[in-house]
Amino acid sequence: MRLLLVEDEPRMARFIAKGLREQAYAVDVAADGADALYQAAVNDYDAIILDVMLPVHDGFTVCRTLRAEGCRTPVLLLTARDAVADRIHGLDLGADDYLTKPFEFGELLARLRALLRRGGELRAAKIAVADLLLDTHAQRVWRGGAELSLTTKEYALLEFLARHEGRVVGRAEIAEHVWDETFDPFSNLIEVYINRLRRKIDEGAAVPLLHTRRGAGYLLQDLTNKDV
Amino acid sequence: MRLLLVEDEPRMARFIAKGLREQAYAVDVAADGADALYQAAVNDYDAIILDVMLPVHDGFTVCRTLRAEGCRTPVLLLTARDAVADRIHGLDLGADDYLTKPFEFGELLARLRALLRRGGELRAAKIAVADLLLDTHAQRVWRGGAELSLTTKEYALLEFLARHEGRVVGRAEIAEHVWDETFDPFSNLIEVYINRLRRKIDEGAAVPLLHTRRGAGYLLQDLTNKDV
DNA sequence: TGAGTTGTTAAATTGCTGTTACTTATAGCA
DNA sequence: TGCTATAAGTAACAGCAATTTAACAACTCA
Repeated sequence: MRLLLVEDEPRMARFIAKGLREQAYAVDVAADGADALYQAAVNDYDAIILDVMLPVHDGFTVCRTLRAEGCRTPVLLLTARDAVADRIHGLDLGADDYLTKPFEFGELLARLRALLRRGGELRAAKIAVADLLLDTHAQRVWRGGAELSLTTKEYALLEFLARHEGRVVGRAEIAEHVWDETFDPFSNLIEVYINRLRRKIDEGAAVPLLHTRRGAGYLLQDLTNKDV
Repeated sequence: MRLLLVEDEPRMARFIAKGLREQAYAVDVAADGADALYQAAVNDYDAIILDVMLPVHDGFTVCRTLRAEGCRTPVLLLTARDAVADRIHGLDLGADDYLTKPFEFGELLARLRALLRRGGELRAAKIAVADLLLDTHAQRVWRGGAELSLTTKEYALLEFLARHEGRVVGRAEIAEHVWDETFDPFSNLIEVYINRLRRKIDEGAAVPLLHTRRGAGYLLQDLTNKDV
């Protein structure tokens, strides 16, 4: 589990980071809002712990910006004591939980665990791409109402493509997320699976959804639909 | 955008280079420090990706030497995992960012994009020139709302011109940043590609955007629009 | 054992890249 | 003004790398 801690006060940052690392979390620390946004953009964290009092951008701004950019990583807000307005404000802006300073470290851990547990649910359980529907919990797929029967790997590949609807995803990215490190980047396994997926998804359908961008990768989307 | 990848392990080098080329980067590969320094001296790269573990000179030496010679090209350092001292050392020596191995390819791309933007805003993923729109993450292009289908090279050339909107860019510059070391300066390949691009971008459009400046190069801009 | 899944190999196919040969446009100059 | 040299544009094509496809081998799990 990888966390981003956003806290400008060095003593406090060190203290929290140390405690979290003892719990086997991988912790990155950002000292201000700009750095926090950069780190969050560049890394895929499982949760972000965000102090409200920050130089450059305050915690609220950071939180709002993250959500505006489509980041769904759970955010735990650290607010000043008694600042009830802060808490409400924070939750409004897309934070998932808050903790008032000073807090007990055990409580931070407890809330963090809850957040991480719930984190899975924040990720959309259902994904729709045109008339293709994925249920990520049940790992079931429908196209135009009819259920398709996919193997585990086929499903994993499809879910990855669906999570990046409308983006051309390269083979390197696919290999990394759908296969493990034993994947041989010079085999054509990805092509083989794309082929298998196409037959199940697009064969006989009115519109194809899975498109090839020669030299770049693959793209899942209904390209006949203008308003995207 | 042209990159120099410095990595001695052949499998890793090919894997990374392939992934980068999928993102329309022109990539040269150097297998050791001496070669890296030579390549960097001869060519004008937009960024250098530098593995720390190298035969001949290690990555730190290469980085320090580059900076000592006045090279300001952004450097992304690939360090071993948990080698905290390495990171600090690297940033001291003038590297601009680092990534610990093993890394996720998406993270490499994200950091690279940030590096190439050089202090600009973090997510300038879209570039607009009049009614021409490029989405650099998705690698897709629209003119006046309709999507165009460009090949990887066509896209790379267009992105380069778009990044220099309103500036006349010379052939040498284009060759240097859109093609790699295998480019033959006596061929008319650039003219050929400009021609292909024109057909896709400007054919049938009300205003042409891609203009020739005889003896100088090419220019991408809406010249009918006064306030530029 | 047998059905289903995953991964490998190889052949067929597609269409991108870069070359060549040629035409057209432009600027300089007589 | 017209000639000429040079720069730029166009068309056609060959080679080749990327992708698709089919067939099969290896493995897994009941």
